[in-house]
Amino acid sequence: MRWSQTFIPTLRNDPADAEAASHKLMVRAGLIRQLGAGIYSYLPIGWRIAKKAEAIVREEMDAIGAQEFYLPALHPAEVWKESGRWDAIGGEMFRFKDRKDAEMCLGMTCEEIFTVLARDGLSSYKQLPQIWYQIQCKFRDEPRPKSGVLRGRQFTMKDSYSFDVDAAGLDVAFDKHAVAYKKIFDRCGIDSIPVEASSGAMGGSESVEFMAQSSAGEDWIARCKKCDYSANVERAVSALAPVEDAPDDAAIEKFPTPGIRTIKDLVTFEGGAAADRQIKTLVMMKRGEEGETPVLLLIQGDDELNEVGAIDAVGAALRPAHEEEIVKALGAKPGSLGAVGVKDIPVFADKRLKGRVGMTTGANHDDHHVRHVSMERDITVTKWADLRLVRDGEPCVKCGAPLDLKKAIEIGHIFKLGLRYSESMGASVTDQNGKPVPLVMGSYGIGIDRIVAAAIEAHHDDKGIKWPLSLAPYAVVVSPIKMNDEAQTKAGEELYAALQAEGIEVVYDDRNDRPGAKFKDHELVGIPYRVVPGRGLADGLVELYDRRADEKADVPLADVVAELKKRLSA
RNA sequence: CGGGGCGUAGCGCAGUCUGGUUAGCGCACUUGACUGGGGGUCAAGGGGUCGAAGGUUCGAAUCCUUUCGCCCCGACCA
Repeated sequence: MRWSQTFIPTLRNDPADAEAASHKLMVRAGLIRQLGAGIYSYLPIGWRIAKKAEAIVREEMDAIGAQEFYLPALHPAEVWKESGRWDAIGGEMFRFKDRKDAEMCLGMTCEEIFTVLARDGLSSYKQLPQIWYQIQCKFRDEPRPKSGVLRGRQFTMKDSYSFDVDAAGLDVAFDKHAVAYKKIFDRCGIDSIPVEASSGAMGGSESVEFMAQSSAGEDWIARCKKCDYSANVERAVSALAPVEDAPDDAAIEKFPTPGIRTIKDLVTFEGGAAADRQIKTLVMMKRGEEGETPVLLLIQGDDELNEVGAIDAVGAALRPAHEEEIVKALGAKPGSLGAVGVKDIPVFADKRLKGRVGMTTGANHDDHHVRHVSMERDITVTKWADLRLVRDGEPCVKCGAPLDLKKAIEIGHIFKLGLRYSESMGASVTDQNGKPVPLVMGSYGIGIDRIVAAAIEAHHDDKGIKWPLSLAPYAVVVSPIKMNDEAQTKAGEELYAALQAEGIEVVYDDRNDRPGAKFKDHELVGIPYRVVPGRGLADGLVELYDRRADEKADVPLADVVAELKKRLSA
């Protein structure tokens, strides 16, 4: 390819609306352009890179025996109604009606469609196991798209689905995916961290996210500095030593706390209590069959609520209650809430509060608190659970070493779905005994766009992107210094042809610009190697520049193709 | 959905508060010349319904109303 004839619209300035490094660089290097919120066009260089990532994913999926499909992204509502997700999913699904007034949606994932294929096409255990996959456009009406392609409303995902006759088979498929994912991310130059994760509304028993540590990430992960424990903070727990309360068997005592609304205020209030001796009472509304009902969540005063932990504990979707709902439930406004004596509202308490005595909490009477509260004696706890967010440095539950909290990008997520879809949609096979058994399913996703962005997050400097060879749009750029110097352009053309003949992906920068401007572009786009026929030609030398090492070397013109072959195959 | 910010040339921005010639700057682009190892210099050019609609006014990028879009924080998130 000749640079002058390729559409590579590089920009000198960062786009004003980009924040994440990968977002800025993808726009500046001419990889993408924005069309709308969370909607991006891939330009030729960007699309080459995405296709490289797809090819790697495809190879590793094929290597575990997965078969590639291509399913529609346009779905009739019926199939989503069968699984129950038409109603379970909220505004995140793009929905509309066709000309016949039939309800439709754009696919946000493909469990339902693959399950239909499995239901119709798989009838015997002898046909199992199966792993099916596709690389396809997905649509999610994200409440808040951000960071370029990291959270888009249209994106490309590799999604795969496994079908087995039993749980042991699912475990095999799940492990195969975990191994394949590790390889995929390794090949893309991304250091991936598998973490325990929450399955969310996808359903199923177990899930593992693959995370790439990055300040541009939206998730926090907790990772043990010593052992292999790692979890999304939504799921992470720690082995924090219990707080030792002084014995206190005094009766509970209500006392006035005028104007005191926060834990912090009560710490400094005379007659108040230290934050770790307070009980924080949060009211959430639970979405159930008969509408929304309040639940109370109790955590130690200095802890933060882990909302996903709370959802897991309650077993239903939650949202923070509005003030009117709180007053209706407890008779007081936020700031004076407590669970003492509450009987008709379910109370979920963090395990760290178990057995605590001498605690202080709200009295459910505006501007009043109660002290000498004993968890066991005074509060009817429906369920003890992990409700608090772990904090940096807390001891690992496995080995006691400190946990490290880091921001990360979710680049893959694998789920053990079990019977979630096969039962609701009636997908079964006949087992060895001639009996129908529901298919045991798994589902597995990798965000192609996120691979590209995460690779940039991991490999860039102030000049631009530093592609690993596996994703580089071109391996080599040949760029003469003076386009009106016949010796240089002759050497350039010959090198261009010779590298192409070797099957090396090369771009010839034939633009009649000054070298500095061209070099800046090469480095912004991140092409791993540059060959420059210049003043050294008189001595038979060209310059070979290594973008990632940021090193230049003079190499004999006659040897440079061999040298590049060597470096590219290393 | 709540809070904040922003829409002026391909990109980055000034001008808006305090209405007033023909709307400006840098980069990019076109032409020519010089130049050529790190975003060159000089000269001459082209490109704008100032997000949209309505209103106030002799006069609106600027004031008012409505509306659309984008970004950030939060909520939410498969």
